[in-house]
Amino acid sequence: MAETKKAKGTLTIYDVAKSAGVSIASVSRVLNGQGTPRAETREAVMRAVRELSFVPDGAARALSNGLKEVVGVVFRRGGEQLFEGEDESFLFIDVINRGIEVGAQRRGFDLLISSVGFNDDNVAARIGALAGKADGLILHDRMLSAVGIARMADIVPIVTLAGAATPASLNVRCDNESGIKALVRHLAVDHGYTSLGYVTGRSDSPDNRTRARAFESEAAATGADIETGPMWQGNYSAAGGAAVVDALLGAGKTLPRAILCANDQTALGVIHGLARRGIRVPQDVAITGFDDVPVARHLHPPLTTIRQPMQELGATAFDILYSKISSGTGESDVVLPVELVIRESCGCPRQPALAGTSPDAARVVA
Amino acid sequence: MAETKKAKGTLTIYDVAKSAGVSIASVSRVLNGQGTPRAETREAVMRAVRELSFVPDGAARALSNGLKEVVGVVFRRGGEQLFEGEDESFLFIDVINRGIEVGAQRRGFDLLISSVGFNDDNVAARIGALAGKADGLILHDRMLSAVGIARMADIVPIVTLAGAATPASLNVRCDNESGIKALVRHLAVDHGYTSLGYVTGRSDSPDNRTRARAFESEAAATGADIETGPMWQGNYSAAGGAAVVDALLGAGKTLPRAILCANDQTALGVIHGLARRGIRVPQDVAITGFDDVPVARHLHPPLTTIRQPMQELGATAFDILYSKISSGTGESDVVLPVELVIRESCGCPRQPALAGTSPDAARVVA
DNA sequence: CGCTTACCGGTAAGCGCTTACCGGAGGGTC
DNA sequence: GACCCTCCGGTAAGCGCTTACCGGTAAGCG
Repeated sequence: MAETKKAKGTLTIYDVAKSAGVSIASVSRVLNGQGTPRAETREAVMRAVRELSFVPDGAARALSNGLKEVVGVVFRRGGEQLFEGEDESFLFIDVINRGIEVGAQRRGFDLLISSVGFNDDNVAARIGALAGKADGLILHDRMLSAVGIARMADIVPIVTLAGAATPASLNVRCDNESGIKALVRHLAVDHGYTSLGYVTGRSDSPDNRTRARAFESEAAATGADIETGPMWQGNYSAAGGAAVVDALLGAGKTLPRAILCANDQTALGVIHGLARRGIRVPQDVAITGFDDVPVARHLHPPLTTIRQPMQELGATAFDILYSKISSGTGESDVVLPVELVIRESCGCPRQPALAGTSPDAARVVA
Repeated sequence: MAETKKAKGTLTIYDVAKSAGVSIASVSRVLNGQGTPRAETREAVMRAVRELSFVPDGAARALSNGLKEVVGVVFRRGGEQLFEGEDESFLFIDVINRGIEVGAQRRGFDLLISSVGFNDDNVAARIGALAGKADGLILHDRMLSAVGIARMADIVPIVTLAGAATPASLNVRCDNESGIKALVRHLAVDHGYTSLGYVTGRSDSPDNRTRARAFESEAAATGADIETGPMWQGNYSAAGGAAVVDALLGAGKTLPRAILCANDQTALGVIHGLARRGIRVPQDVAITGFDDVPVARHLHPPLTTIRQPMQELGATAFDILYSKISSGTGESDVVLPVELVIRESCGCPRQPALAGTSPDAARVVA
């Protein structure tokens, strides 16, 4: 711990009051727009504030009125070094955070950010420390177990992203079911593919479980053959996607006509894996992703995927957290709509004129 | 402002003290490892803390010991919407922030993040608000004017990134001169190119000015012809780079044999612009970048550039800020070394075996 | 056995702010 | 002219924590 005690010349509200010739109460009132000070008083205070470059201490304000105006955000990072290919997930999280920030700024809140390494052990302690510095916490996917969330939730309000609401915490997620259904329908009905596979994401991710379940039920509903099993286990990374292809082909399996991937990165890996074997996408096997990360449109072929409104996801997470903080209420499980973004990896021709106003793809609200 | 006054059951150190049957002073001492409490006392406190899930209030701690353990970080963002192509600068900033975070975590600090839109007007006010909530501020490139920095600096310690140290603020930057010199030398001496151009970055960026100056002096020193002038004005973006090419060619100018670009994004734009005209890189014109963003190695041709240690830049910024905060001293202008990363856009053959241990490029500390 | 010394731990002050409460001054009313 | 009301603004309490200071107890020593 630093042994700072007191920067010599810390400027306080008393200094401003003295300089303006009023009491500290007046200074505070002017600064916060409370009460109805005389114009003369207001002027004097403002002048003093300006001359002294006074900025009220956030800690003291927070202590006094029980509101820090800070929201903690926690997410995982890969490690000290960036791996190639992780850049994308990076972006994914950052875009969501940007959304949180947009929401936060509307209320004068700032984001207190803490990332946790994949092999950090003291995660709960770190989150606890953050909780002490914030009015509420937004946790990205898979940060804490259900009991961890419950424990944390009686310290500060908690919103999870892409998780599941608990009695104690709120959650915001995208409509995975609709997304997967739209993909399955597009592949099985519009394209008429009769065999489908699904490369999963991390098994501990609620999003992934939901998507897998939706895949199975919807594929069954369309009468398509579906391929599943442990060989189809990916992990949200490009490497995982490529590994699944290698395993499948190595075991001599026949690939289904179309493969849905748990996210865009996985799809990227699968496409690469197939390309290495000379298998053409979409002529031999159609591929789809999920998320619509920025590079999805630049893949070869451009990726058909489901667009998640990432920025809105973040903003919404802040909004429900804020209402929980300020009024104690809040929708506990918000589901945001997704859209089907049709490009070429599903077998559609370049820029079909379906519903598209967008130059680079047709978009269909799923 | 939210009308929260007091979450009903706020747990305080008094509750813990009562539950443990000791005084609040003992609780505080145990929690902070001060003094030498009896084992029995310690146990009782720890048990109570655990049972109650007590987390001390950060605001109260901050107020009491004059240290918030929070560092504010401010940077610019593009707008609500992501433009394509901005993804990279995004990453650039985020990688630096990650570095700051790594440094911060070592000291128990967290990052309070606030981004500012390009057309936000109340920038100083926003930064001031942040200042009140933090022990110090790290400002990315071009956030505040010199006087703005001076004013802010007597509220909290300030570290700027890629700026210039002032009497009141510290700065961390990369060794732009060496980087540019290494590039010029490589192009003019190793390759023997006799005419060079430099596409500039934003004119208000200190980094850019330094690079431009270094380019001119070093190019002159090698005896190469240099092309300059207002037509060579870029703005750090890919679009800017492409525009420079268009302007030059549109005016019927002959391009120099090699073109240095202010950053990788600009180089990306220049390469695209040239490709559109059928001009080959590096056979007709050699191109180099600056920064070594992750995609640089994936361009066609892979980009020869200068690698900035971005993560280290962030960590260093935190370190000097921390020492300023805790001891009032600190190196005021830290310059980090850069390395020349040779790929193919300069005309070198694929993966030359110069000094390279890296599989994808030769790296030379500049 | 009485005194000194060391060691713990409790009491209370104070960090900088917000705001409830109250008192003084000025204007309106009968 | 006395009274009442209104409007401002000052005084002081209190937010939850850290820590200086001090008093009590037990151990050490002659």
